[in-house]
Amino acid sequence: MKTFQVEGLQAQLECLQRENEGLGLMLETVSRKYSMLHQAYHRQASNKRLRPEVPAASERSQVFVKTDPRDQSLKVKDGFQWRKYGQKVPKDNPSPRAYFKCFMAPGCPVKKKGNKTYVQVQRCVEDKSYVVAIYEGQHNHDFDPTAAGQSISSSCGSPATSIPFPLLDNPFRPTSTCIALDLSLSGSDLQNRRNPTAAMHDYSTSNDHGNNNRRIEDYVASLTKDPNFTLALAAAVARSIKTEHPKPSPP
DNA sequence: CGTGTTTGACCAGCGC
DNA sequence: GCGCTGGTCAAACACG
Repeated sequence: MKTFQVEGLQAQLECLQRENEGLGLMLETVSRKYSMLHQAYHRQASNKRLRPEVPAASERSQVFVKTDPRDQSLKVKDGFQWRKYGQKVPKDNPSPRAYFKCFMAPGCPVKKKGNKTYVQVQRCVEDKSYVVAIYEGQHNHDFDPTAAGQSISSSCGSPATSIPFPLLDNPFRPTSTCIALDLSLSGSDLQNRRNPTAAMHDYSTSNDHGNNNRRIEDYVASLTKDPNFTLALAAAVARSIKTEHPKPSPP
């Protein structure tokens, strides 16, 4: 029984380590791109002043979503309903770029330029298993958590994993369309809405070892069943790496 | 038959 | 002004 539990935990750990490696790679790519963009921005800024009528960068947000590389649909299941209205093959990326409009609410998919709400999806050049979704505009309605939950699943045992991942320190600062993550939000039921760290502390400080096996089993089971845990873990890892490598503050 | 997707054409912005 | 590129439109098509 205990052996089975240990093996299960080891499998969980390996799974998380693999995810951590992937996230590290992703963050490295993002950091590299950020540095390039930052340098380019400084070069531009030193040459000429930015036009004040440039659209507000805060209206854009970028999200990395891990998918099955075999899945070519480029669909982003984030709780909103998107309708594809176009596809292009950009010059800098052989993978097609798809354009989706939100049609969840009648007034949301405003076609008027400058006030549109759409998502642009394209496979990452460095890692084809990731798609990059660029959200533009703001929704005037709530999102559907059940639709998001269908695709956002645990990385273990799922053929296609979706991890909406807001780019940290993105010069195009994420907007309200970005999915906010926090470890404190982990947990699918009332009990698990506690801070997981506190729950772990409860376990480690408890003297009732007869019930501990059961408790940790329940806890692990609840975590693996909870899609928010994977999301929160990704954010926590990103935050951790970010803390270790603080970026230069943008101008 | 209704709805969603595909895809070629068109348009606008930008750099030269 | 011209050409290139990205974004959008809309007719054709596919599918349930």
